[in-house]
Amino acid sequence: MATGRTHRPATRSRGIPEATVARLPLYLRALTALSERSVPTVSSEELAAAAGVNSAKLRKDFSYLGSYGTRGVGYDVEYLVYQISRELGLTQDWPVVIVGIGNLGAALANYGGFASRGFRVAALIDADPAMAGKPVAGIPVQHTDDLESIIAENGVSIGVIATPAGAAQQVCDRLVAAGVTSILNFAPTVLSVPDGVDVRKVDLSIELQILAFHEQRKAVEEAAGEPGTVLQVPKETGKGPDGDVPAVMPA
Amino acid sequence: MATGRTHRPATRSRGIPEATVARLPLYLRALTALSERSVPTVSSEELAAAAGVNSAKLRKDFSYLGSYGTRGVGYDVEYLVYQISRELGLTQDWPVVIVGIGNLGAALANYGGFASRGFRVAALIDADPAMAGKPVAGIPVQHTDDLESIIAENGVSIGVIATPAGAAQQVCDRLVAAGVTSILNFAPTVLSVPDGVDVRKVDLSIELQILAFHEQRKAVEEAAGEPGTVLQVPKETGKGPDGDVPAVMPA
DNA sequence: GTTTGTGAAATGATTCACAGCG
DNA sequence: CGCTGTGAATCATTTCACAAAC
Repeated sequence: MATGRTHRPATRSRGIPEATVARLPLYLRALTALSERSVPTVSSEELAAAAGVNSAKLRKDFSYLGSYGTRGVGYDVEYLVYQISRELGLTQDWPVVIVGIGNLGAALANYGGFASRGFRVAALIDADPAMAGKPVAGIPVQHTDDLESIIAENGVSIGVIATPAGAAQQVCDRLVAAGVTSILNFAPTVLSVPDGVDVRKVDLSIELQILAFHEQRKAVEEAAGEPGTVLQVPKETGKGPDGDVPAVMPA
Repeated sequence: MATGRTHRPATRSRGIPEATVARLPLYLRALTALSERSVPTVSSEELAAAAGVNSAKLRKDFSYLGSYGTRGVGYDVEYLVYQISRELGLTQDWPVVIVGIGNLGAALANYGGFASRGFRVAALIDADPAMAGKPVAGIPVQHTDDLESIIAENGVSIGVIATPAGAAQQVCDRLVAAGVTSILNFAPTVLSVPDGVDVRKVDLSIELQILAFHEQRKAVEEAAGEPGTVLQVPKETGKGPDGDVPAVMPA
């Protein structure tokens, strides 16, 4: 496996906590909805409910951005929309490339949410020569051979990887070498990148596994009657060779 | 907006921290790869590198599961694969339904990672009558009208929502009423669910916005020379009506 | 000698609760 | 009065560092 760091430990970014940054898009979405309904102001309580967080957290989050509210009144919707957009860097145009135009890549290319907030699909790239030239979501697919020039010509700094796992690291390396410094990875692999490059990953299978964990726990709790009860789940606490361990076992 | 809680505050689940649960699938993936290469044992250092975390974190994580390692040696790969699988509930079969068979839903249906780990796509559901009967990924699409009976007949407890945002809450309500207790939501909306139902969300646009934030910050740092320097970013600290605020402004 | 498992320390995030402003 | 903004308290997570186990 390649060396190099992965998932830089969070840019300490002028002091806005990473957890807050991750919620700003949520607030922005709720605010945009209010804005479309021409709601002029909103209280932390209302906005928090719309964003699915509690109001103390929301106010603390906003306090990192500055004092944008009015005591006794709330927040001006339009003004907050602008401030958060600017904080997130959405007041500028971000050309992105999507690499790997299979089912998922095509879905991403067609996803409206991209275009809506400063993101522009600048190019679609695939390794299959048969795909070259074929339009997906109105954009002609280009071949991987031209990856470097496509990045350079479009001034792309954000890349989306939707290739099979086996190709992801190689694609990642080429993207980074070509100047991409932020990567959204849909391939189920850990990507190694040099310092200064941000990677975020979206892994469907991981999300399902986390749900399965909680689902299983619910089933166990239910079977035991009282939810919250600390009960004896079948689980070896040592490496004892007996018990309910099946075929697969240690030496 | 509907009342009700969203994103239950983390099932305190027999004491395994939520952050640890979220990493177990990562370890499992790395271990599976080792297993396929017939590697018998692995040290915390090696496994951590493969999973993209540091070894102290990995050891602490494993300590919540029990003592599955051997000092001076490391962990038995096969044994750990089994223990983590069981902890995550992957030793049982989880039938899932996918609702909303557009581009994304189809991509999910075709996604191999589902089947590989205990998850089985039990049904595809869409509101478009024209889709009904058409096979996607070899599975015939069924109409939303039959949602409740499909859930019941297949014993489904995990649902995936890939509908447009406008339909998501309604679909969610029906899934929950029909007995689904875990939901993976791809629609860009906050879902309201009763207590006891888990929701995880995947939002492409949010991920991109987080990347844009860091990307912007890099650009600013670079322009200022020294990375890490606390420099003056254009940013009002008060609500002063002058400055670089454009058209959109507070009253 | 090597590598785990884990208390203790450090860091980070959330929640409380209320002073202060409009 | 109502609602924001924020210190202080609480809770969670990560990291350190080392004794114990092999």
